[in-house]
Amino acid sequence: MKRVKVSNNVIRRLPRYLRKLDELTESGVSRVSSFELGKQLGFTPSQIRQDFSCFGEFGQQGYGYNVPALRAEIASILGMDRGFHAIMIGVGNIGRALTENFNFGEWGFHLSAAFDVRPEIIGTMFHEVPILSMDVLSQYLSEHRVDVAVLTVPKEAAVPVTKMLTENGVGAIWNFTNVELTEPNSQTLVENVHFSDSLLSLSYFVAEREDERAARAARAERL
Amino acid sequence: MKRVKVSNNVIRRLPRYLRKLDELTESGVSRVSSFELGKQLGFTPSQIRQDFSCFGEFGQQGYGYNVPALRAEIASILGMDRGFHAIMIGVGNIGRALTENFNFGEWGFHLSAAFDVRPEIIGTMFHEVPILSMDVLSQYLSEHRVDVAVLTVPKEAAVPVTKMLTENGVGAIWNFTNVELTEPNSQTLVENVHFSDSLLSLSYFVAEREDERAARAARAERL
DNA sequence: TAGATTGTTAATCGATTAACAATC
DNA sequence: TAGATTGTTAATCGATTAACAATC
Repeated sequence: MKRVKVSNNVIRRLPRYLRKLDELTESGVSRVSSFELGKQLGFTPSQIRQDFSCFGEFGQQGYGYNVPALRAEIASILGMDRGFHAIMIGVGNIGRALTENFNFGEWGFHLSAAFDVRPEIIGTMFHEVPILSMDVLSQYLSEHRVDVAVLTVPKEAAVPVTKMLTENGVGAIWNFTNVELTEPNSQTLVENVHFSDSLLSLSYFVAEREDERAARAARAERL
Repeated sequence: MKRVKVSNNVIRRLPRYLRKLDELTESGVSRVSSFELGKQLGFTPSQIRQDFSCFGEFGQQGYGYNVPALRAEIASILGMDRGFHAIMIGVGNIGRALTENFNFGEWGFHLSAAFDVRPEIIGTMFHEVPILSMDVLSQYLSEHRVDVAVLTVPKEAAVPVTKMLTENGVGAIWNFTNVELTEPNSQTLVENVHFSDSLLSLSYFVAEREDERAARAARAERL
């Protein structure tokens, strides 16, 4: 697989391609052109062909793309076939919701263990995931492969826990706390799920539309 | 406030400015230059000044920006002072986690009610939010202002519930289901929180780094 | 073969960065 | 006043779109 430097925008579109291809597979569609795919995703055919061409030649002239084959290519590009291992830090509401509802396996991940500080849940299993004490975390990290740590701890714990994780060799954090962990110098990969950023963007668009409607109404009034 | 067409990239940066300004306020910093703000956020000073200039003139030559004043401007641009009302559809794990942990009020929203189909929770309160039956949703919508619906229903319910919401005048959806709701023709604003997209992006970068390390190791081997 | 559609090169468009006059 | 830093215009850079030869 080519590994030229691929722009962030392209990478963020890959999961959307994957999802659409799964949808097509479900509907029994086995062949798709960049034109049709573009129509369904709101992208131009050009963009789609450019995106794919970063990674190889997956189509066939005059035919288009084979849906399952393309799906497999993208899954592989995303690393879904590498058997990445994840652990979860913090088994509060968000942690439990993720464990119950988010199918890590579907996306190529194995959630091997969860860690918490509350004695009453330490040693129990939650949806086939053992809950261990934070005290044994560094030992666990020295004995097991951990590719990603899912950070679902309370706000206050975010920074110290991150420090501890990076010091013990964890190279990637999926951050659900509303704390900015990304440090300019750090080698650690951080992917943020900032609920508030998402809601505030939506809020902006709602406000914008409200203003537009008010302006239209004011214009109509003047007539 | 100016309302020229502002690019999506700018809008997505606004919440990050807000968060950083809150952080500065907490640290007692009351004045900041585009240079310093840029250093802390990893943006260029130029970009920051360009971004703000979409909405007005918030700084002062030779001085910089007043932190609380700038914070207030951005909050207002994002619509945080409009008292938007939200309702939640689906009080499962994700819904409960959001209600318990996400402070809607902090971001200018009021979560007025939640809706579910399970009789055992209908009529109860959850963290000061009344849980009502889905049967009374359309009536509720006709009687109350609802700016945003938080969609935390099971996958299967996502599309029919969305249809019902839009038909009853809900103009914006904060979508936590892993279903693509955005329809090209629709007027409805949809903001997606796609956990899987986020994890898969991270997965890509982890895989990329793994490959780079392997390549380095292979080169070292050959020497 | 003719029609369709790719992969890729070139053209366009938009976003980021640099530069600088204005001014606090 | 001198130094600092803005807001904005111009230059650069990168991403998207268009075009088209290659070819299934």
